[in-house]
Amino acid sequence: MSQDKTPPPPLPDNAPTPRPNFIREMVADDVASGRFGRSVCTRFPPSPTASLHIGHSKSLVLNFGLARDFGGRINLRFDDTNPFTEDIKYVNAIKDDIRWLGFEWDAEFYASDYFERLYEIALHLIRGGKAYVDSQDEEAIRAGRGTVTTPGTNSPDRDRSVEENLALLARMKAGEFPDGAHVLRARIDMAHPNMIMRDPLLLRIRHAPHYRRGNAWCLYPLYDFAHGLSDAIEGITHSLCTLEFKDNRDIYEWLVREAGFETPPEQTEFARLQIDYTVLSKRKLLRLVTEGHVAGWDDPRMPTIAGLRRRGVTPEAIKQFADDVGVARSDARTELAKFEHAVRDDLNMRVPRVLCVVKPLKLVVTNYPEELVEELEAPYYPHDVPKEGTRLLPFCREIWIDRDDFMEDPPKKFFRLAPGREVRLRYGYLVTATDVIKDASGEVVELHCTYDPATKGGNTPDGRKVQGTIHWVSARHAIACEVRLYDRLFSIPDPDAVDEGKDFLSALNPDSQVVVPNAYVERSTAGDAPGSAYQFERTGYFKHDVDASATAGKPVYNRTVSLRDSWEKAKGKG
RNA sequence: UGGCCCUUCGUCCAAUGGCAGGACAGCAGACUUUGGAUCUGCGAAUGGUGGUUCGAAUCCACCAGGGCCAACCA
Repeated sequence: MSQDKTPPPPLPDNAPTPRPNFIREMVADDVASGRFGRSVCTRFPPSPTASLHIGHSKSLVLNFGLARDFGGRINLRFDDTNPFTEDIKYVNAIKDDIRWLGFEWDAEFYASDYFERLYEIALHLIRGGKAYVDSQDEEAIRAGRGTVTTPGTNSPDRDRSVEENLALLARMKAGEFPDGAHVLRARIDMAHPNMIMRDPLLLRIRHAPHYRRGNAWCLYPLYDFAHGLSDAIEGITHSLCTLEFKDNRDIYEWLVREAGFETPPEQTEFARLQIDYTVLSKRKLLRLVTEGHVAGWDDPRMPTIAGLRRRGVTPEAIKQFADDVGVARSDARTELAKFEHAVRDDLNMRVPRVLCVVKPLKLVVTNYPEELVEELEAPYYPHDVPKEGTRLLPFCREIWIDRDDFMEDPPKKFFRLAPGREVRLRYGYLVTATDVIKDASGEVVELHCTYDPATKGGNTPDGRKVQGTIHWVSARHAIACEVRLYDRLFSIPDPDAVDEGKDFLSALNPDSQVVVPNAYVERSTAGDAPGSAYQFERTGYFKHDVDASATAGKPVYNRTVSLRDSWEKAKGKG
């Protein structure tokens, strides 16, 4: 036992201390005991069949964090084993997403580069009587597998001679058979209590163009055959995957042992990330895209890395969230609030404040000179954010305020504008509502106020307290813009928990995207670059959409996340 | 008539046989030119029953609840 002799390497000075978890502890133990006789090597093994989502960021943070903190390496390996579903566009998108998150892999590999090696291993298994070619059709193979409570039955081809198996496999590889004519199976136990071990399929024939192999190769490994052996070939020490692969660990270990690897990698499972009001499964996300329920993989409502990026979520927020959630073995579902907290917490310190009126109501300052325009200086950051910078806000007789900031008949605790009430216009003046103008249907269309000239900048020289401060923009100077208000994609916490006969799509939230085509943002944002991020004061965090098909050339701002709103909460209580 | 895994505040994660702790959420207050942020305080949990032990969230047994496995998907 050499437990005490080699302490784990110290963490880099400026790295935040990652939360402890059982995997980190295990790796530390393995490093201390020198178990693998080599440095830590992890891997991130996406299959290029879909874009990455925030669930992957949990795995990314874990795997990259381990490699970094224990002085090891990490491979990016595309587990590309199925020409029917894979696409080079996903390879590129996945690499972009990982880089955007701020991770750099040490080496890039493709399972499809191991096909020849896997073929050699298949030969080795056949020679040892550990694999055979099965010529049953798909249905027969399935029927022969039995069920969870009844053992399977042996294939009639199970006892083919080594020679016959070898010859058949060679012809399979040579392309002599159509898809599905034969498969290679491991020869284990058709009555095994773990169904995965009932002679699992290893290779199948697929005559389809592959984005890396072209048409030259037609023998494609299944996940179980490719994954563990790819790990072993690359010298991975710790192979981390999600809980649903627990049963696959038996075949993982069986194959790596039969193939003769000296210090095989160890598979360890942890619970996948689940978040309320969304789905995090490739297949479901793919359906949302292909069936047009969202605009694409980067739709800002999607929990994909691309969607979150466009929504305005930063890599730092995503990584902080992944760390906050922790790593454990219990199947868990995280509240959306935890994610939103990470997003706000990051953006709060990062982005400038700006004023934007989302639901405009005209306010006329009746005692303000018709032609006068004053330029009022306003800081970009509040006192508690250590950043500098100011801009000028033009103030004039006509301004826009938010409809929600006026109530004709307000409840007691409503601190905003109402007939006869005084509020502060942020960085502007104190104004008092005098008249409410309505149209024929009784809707409020305009508000008349008077202002107090002594309160320029929002100051109260007489020291009087004003409960409410509202945002506003000059009607003569503001920039018309489109604002897109995003909300949870699904209306129930677990979109899979729907009635019999329905699927998760029936739980889609019809109001997940509300487009407001006629908002007004302050002049200072004129010409800002797509990608610019702000806090629209009192409203939320927004990001100038990068590739919007803007309505009438207006800039489009995506709401990343709303501000916490204690007024909304107070209202609900009556 | 199976196998495997899981179960600690509302939620997520710690506590590695020795004072059940943190984060988010919640509540109350302070502060505030964002009903934001910040600060202070409060409430809040070991699924059940037995057993082992001086001592059990932790070990054992049984029960209950939840999850995964019967794709030529990953």
